[in-house]
Amino acid sequence: MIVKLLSEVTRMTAQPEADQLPVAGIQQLLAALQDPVRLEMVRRLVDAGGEAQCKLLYDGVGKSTAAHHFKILREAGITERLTVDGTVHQRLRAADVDDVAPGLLDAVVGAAQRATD
Amino acid sequence: MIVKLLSEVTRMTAQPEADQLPVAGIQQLLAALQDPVRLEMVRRLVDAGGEAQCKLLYDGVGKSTAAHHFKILREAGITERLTVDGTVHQRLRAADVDDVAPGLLDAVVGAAQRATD
DNA sequence: CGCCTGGTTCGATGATCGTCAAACTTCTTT
DNA sequence: AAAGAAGTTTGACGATCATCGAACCAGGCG
Repeated sequence: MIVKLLSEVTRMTAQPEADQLPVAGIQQLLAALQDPVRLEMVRRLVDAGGEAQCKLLYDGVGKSTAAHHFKILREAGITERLTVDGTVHQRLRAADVDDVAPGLLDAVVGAAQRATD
Repeated sequence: MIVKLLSEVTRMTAQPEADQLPVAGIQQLLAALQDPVRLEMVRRLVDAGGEAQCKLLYDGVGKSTAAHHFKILREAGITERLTVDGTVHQRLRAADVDDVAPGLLDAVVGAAQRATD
């Protein structure tokens, strides 16, 4: 539900961004969300309203490892990199993912959120 | 939607089965569904109405590999092994999974189904 | 300018995972 | 009883993956 609302908001405010790579298939989406570190990143992104500074999205791993995970999330089409105020941010492409796998982000993040409470 | 209805049916007809291992966390569920062979197994299980003979659930891999994947699905709590007419069957624990991760199976299988059409 | 913060890229390493063949069990069938 | 079909287990091999440190590339600020 949270993600669904997020999808609407981001659909409204999304910059064109023109040519960004398409969201990957369900296979690759699941592979991307399967990792604990990456799932936490996505969970925090939802918590933050769909967009956040990289630094705030991880804990317990080095920044080179974090950059590696960001890349995988981006290549799966789950997030995109954008620059706000000169600092790099990650944005959750909730609406795009929902087009390929309706309800997936909601189910996954919801379960993760409940497991974190 | 298909899975949701399936959950209801299986909830009705499920044998007690008493002490079966609990469904794993979202992490392990995603890890189990991430593999192409296993996702296809689950997809075919849904197609078959929630229960099928092992043999009908895979193609292109040896039966030892298939047995390995069945084990992983079982350990994640996604399926259970039951014997019908003397032959081993795999049953999708749709309702149990839906308790831990509501909507997950629907989203994943739905996307997989659409990608297979 | 020089320094620090925030991210990325590039090997390298260690662990995990998917795959197979072979041996074994059980049930069915002839 | 013998033969076959269906699944599982084990051990081994190759590939993929997560992690790290180090070097590198921006901006922002002293």
